[in-house]
Amino acid sequence: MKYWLMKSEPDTFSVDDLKRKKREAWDGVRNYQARNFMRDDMRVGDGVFFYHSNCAEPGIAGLAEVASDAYPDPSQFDPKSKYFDAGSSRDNPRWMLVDVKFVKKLARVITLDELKNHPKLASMGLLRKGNRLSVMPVDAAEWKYILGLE
DNA sequence: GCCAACGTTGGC
DNA sequence: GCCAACGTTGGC
Repeated sequence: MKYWLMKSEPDTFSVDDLKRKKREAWDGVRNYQARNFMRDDMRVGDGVFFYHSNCAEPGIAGLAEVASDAYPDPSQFDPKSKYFDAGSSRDNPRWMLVDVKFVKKLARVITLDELKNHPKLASMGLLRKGNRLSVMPVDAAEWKYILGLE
């Protein structure tokens, strides 16, 4: 059992959207490192922090769970999608994704600002300077500690 | 909207 | 394989 943090811009897809839809294919990831985490290291049942990025109150807004094995991201084959990738083929797809299912919305957003104030979380990937990965692993100790903040 | 900190692309 | 130019992410 591993733990993850996955970023989404709430204007595009928020924790409330996931709550309403129950389950969502995490499409549009176009970063190789993030793809590799989904393709190689995620397992059904892994825990996910749903993180709101690029918004007024960036932070962890909810909990989710990996709900499928990795499979090709359909949007890469769709010429009308902004995620279309002409360099990818169905025979040899470049981009993979997993489904994510809703677990709960946190009672409050645990903000980035707050996370920065906890010395125990100083080595978290999320807080490392310049980090832009939209999918990243979370240590079990960090997971537990952050759950305790809610 | 600005811009630092990346990652990717493509000429050579 | 180097690296300059370009594009993107995401906090502020």
